[in-house]
Formats: sequence, structure tokens, C-alpha cells
Amino acid sequence: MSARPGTVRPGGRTARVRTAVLRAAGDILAEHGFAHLDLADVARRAGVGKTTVYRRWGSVTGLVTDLLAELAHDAAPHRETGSLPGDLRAYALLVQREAADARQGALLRAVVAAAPCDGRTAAALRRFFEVRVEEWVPCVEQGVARGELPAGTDAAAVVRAVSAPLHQELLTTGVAPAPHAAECAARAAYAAAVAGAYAGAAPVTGR
Amino acid sequence: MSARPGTVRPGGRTARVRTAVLRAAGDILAEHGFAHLDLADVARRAGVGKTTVYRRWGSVTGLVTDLLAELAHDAAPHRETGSLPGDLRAYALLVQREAADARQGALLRAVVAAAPCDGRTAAALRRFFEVRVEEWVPCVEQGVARGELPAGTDAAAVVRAVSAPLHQELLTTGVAPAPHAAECAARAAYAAAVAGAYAGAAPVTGR
DNA sequence: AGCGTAACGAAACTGCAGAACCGTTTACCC
DNA sequence: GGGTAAACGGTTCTGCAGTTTCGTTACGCT
Repeated sequence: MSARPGTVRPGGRTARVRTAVLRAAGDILAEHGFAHLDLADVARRAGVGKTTVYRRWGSVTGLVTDLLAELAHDAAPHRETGSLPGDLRAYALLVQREAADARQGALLRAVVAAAPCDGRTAAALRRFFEVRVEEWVPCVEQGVARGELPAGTDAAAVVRAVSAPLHQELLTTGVAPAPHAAECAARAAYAAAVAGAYAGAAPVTGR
Repeated sequence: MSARPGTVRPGGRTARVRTAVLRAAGDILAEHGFAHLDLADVARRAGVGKTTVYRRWGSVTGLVTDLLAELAHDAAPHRETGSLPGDLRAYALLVQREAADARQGALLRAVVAAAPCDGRTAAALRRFFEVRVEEWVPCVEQGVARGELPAGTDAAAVVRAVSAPLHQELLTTGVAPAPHAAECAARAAYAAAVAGAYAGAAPVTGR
């Protein structure tokens, strides 16, 4: 009835269609970029009817949004290295690898491009980063507990500071940052946090 | 001839048309965002023929690109405050104000969105940031000369580190960062630079 | 001032993304 | 294993972004 297609009978063919379409969309995104992402192409490559793609995803932004949700779902498990510099370095390299990966990097650029055009996409993007940050915040908080960082440090700000320069480079130059840049970003965030740059006035952001 | 329209007779009406179109495009961008930027709307609001807009700018991305070039052209003059923390703070607040401004913020988001779809736009975006960075690099270099920062500091990296978290916030949340965030970014970049995070690849161990 | 043509503008045209229709397949429940 | 309707898919249609055409305006040069 009013339930969206794909939610009442999610098994069997429906699931196969979803997998094939997302896979094809990812391929096209990695090969030709966001600009030439045509739903008819996706349908053809996925071996699926054009109608189906339009019915279930509606538009390019919808498809990209679903793709992002899928990416966020199988998040890479991260192991703590024991020291905060090591953890931040691991996070920076994760972001760097992600940006350098053809599929994930292209997807990231596509999502950022589509976000201003579509509310759902914007929400998905926000959620994606929130989850990311929340995942790595504990590392920073442990650093505070261990006395590596001053009390009152805004852990989320530290995590965001690691990824920010890497994402900026990807988005502005169109080229993925080098591993060296990732290590530099991690070092910088750590040094700034140690110096208390994120422990100043209480942030109003969040809650 | 093969010269593009608007280049042979740039005066009088041609200039008026250009001004009106860019103004209208900026208005629509600020009001309705990048998604609903229709060239026919722009033409109507500018009191100009639809044909003219298509002939001179060709597409939405072309128009956005020209708009960006215009913005980069009248760059805000920056005065040096005498101290590096002060300069970085001034730069951070400039970026923050820009992001918070309805027209400029919307334009920035639109350009980033359009960049993956169009080579010229991507180049314009890259150029825009390059100019920005070059403008503020001297402040950092003076800081190095004064001995505030370690020798071998990558001045451009420091400048980029200031703007990165602010732009990331604008692009991922869709909301412009607060002035507080700008000051935090400036503090962090300064602290990291002082600690030598942007100087060479070797980790900071006194030495 | 007069001329050549660059640039503009209104209207008619075209191509294609996306929607509608409807018959076919198949997942889920008993 | 049989019934029901959810979901698929081929075809056709439509709305509109973008193009073409051609007549009009006015910039810049002498």
C-alpha cells in the first residue's frame, strides 16, 4: 500500500535486484563519475528494467543516498593501537584509503555534490559523518583519560580535524591525498589537541 | 569568428547583460539553492533572453564557474595583524563569514557540487583555492622568519588547515560554522604548526 | 554620422530523462 | 502446493531542458 516498494517482500529477487543495481551504480560512478550517472544505464548494466530503478530509487540522488547507506553499513572495524597518535594515524589512513579507492572516493564526491540538491541525501551525508565521528571519539576520550590531552577537550572536533584536510583536498583538487598527507593531518590534530586548542570555550555544536 | 560571444564587444549592453545575469543567478542560488538553478529562470529574472544565457554560459555549471571567477576577482583585502595567531584568526573568520553569507555560502556549495560534473568548474575551483592560499601564505612565512614556527614548515598546508574544518562543516552539515569554530580552527592550526606538525615528514621529537 | 557585424531576443523545434500503463513473474503465507 | 498480490519489466507517452532559426538592436570603428 503506502509502504515503499522493496520493503514488504525484501527477499529473493528483490534483494538480487537491489544488489545488482547498487553494484552497477558503483561501477559507473567509479568509471565515469557522477556527471554521467544515468539511471537507464544503471538499469541496463544491472540487467534490470528501467522502470524498476525509477520506482525504487526515483532519481540519481536517491540511488546515491542508498549507496552511501550501504557503505556506512559495512564500516571498517577499527582496532585501537593503544596510543592516541597511533589511533589518529590509523583513522587518517582509513580516510585516505577511502578517498583513494575508485568506488568509495567517487561515491564520496557524488554524495557531496548531490547533498545540496536533495534533503534526504544531505541527511544521509550528515548521518554518515556522525557515525564516523562517534566511532572514533572514544579513542580521543581515552587519550583525555590517560592525561595525554587536557581535560575538556572536544573529542569530536579532534576527529573531524583529522579528516577535514583530507576531504578538502579530495573535493577541491579532485585528486585523492597521499598517505603522507594523512600522517601529516593526524600529527597536526594530535599536536593541536595536546596544546589545548580544542579545549577552549565550550562548543555549542551538538546537544 | 571563432571567438566566444561577449569577448569581441565587451562593452555597453554586453556588460549590462552579464551583470544582470550574474546578479540574478546569485539571487536564485541564495534563495533556492543549486538544485533549482534553471537557466530559463535566470534569464527571466535578469530580464534577458533565454537564448542569450545559453549562448554565453551554455549550462548551469558554466554559469556557476563564471560566478566563482567573479567572486575570486574581488578578493577581500587582508591586513596583517602583526602576529601569526592574529593573521590565522583573521583568515578563519574570513572563511567563516564567507560560509555564513547567503550568496557566497550557497555559491561555494554549488561550485563544489558542480566540480565533479564539469572540468572547467573543477579547474576554476582549484584555481580559486590556490589564489586564496597564495594570498595568506606570506603571513605564515613571516611567522617562520620571525622564529614562531620551525624552519621547513609547509606554509600552504597551514593555511589549508585553517579553512578545512570550516568548509567540511559547511559541506557536510549544510550549516555554516559559528565564529567560535573559526577561532578554534585558527588556534588548532597555529598550535600544530608551532609543534612542527607541518615541518617535514619526521615526527616531532624535540631534536 | 554612417556602416558592418557582434550580440541580443522571441518563437518554434528536438531529444531525452522520467512517468504511466499493463501484462508477467515470483516471494510470502497458509 | 496453491493462492494472492508485491514487485518486476517492456513499451509508450509526456514535459521540459537545451538548440536552432532568423529577424532586431546597438557596439565599435573610421
